[in-house]
Amino acid sequence: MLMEKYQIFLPVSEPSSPSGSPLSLNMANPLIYFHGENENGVRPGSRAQHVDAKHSAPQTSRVSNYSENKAEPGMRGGENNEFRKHKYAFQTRSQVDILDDGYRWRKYGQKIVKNSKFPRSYYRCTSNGCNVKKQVQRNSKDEEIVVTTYEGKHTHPTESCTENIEDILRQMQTYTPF
DNA sequence: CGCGTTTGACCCGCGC
DNA sequence: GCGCGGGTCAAACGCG
Repeated sequence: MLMEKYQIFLPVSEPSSPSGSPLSLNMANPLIYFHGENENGVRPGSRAQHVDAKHSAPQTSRVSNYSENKAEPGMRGGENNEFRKHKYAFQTRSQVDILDDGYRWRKYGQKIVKNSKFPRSYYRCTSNGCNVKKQVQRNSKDEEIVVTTYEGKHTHPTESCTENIEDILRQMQTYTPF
């Protein structure tokens, strides 16, 4: 029981849109499993509890000549890991992988993971100075379940009028006593 | 032509 | 030390 699992039902605007129109929150079935995230100072004793039940470690210090002069030189530094505090992992039951949460995402990678037969996609927020990343992976057991992992905090407002999914998740945190 | 996706290579941590 | 698995880069490509 290293991580809590919440089952939350959200109001949905469209009942079930066929795969093809990712407009607004495309949660065909708004069934969301919210995995608890470790917030700094909340639980100092169990800070090792990450959302990665099956994901990899967050790679705090990645010092090498490989990525020393990249877009965010100090981003991968150990002192700047506040960026990695905000990490949300939840599952949605949807036909489409990409659910538009109001931000623009640029895909920067795709990998075949061992457990799943579906590839995992890596996205990054295209806004300038915003280093929020997210991973989208489809569950191999139930291929309608899409696991989305947000990492980071947006430093800009949403571009569309869509509700911020992160705010929604933060509200969910507030409501839950955990 | 600008922006986003694709895709293979590269890097790194970890387990054996 | 080596191989594997996962995350990222970046050039090429595609589409509006």
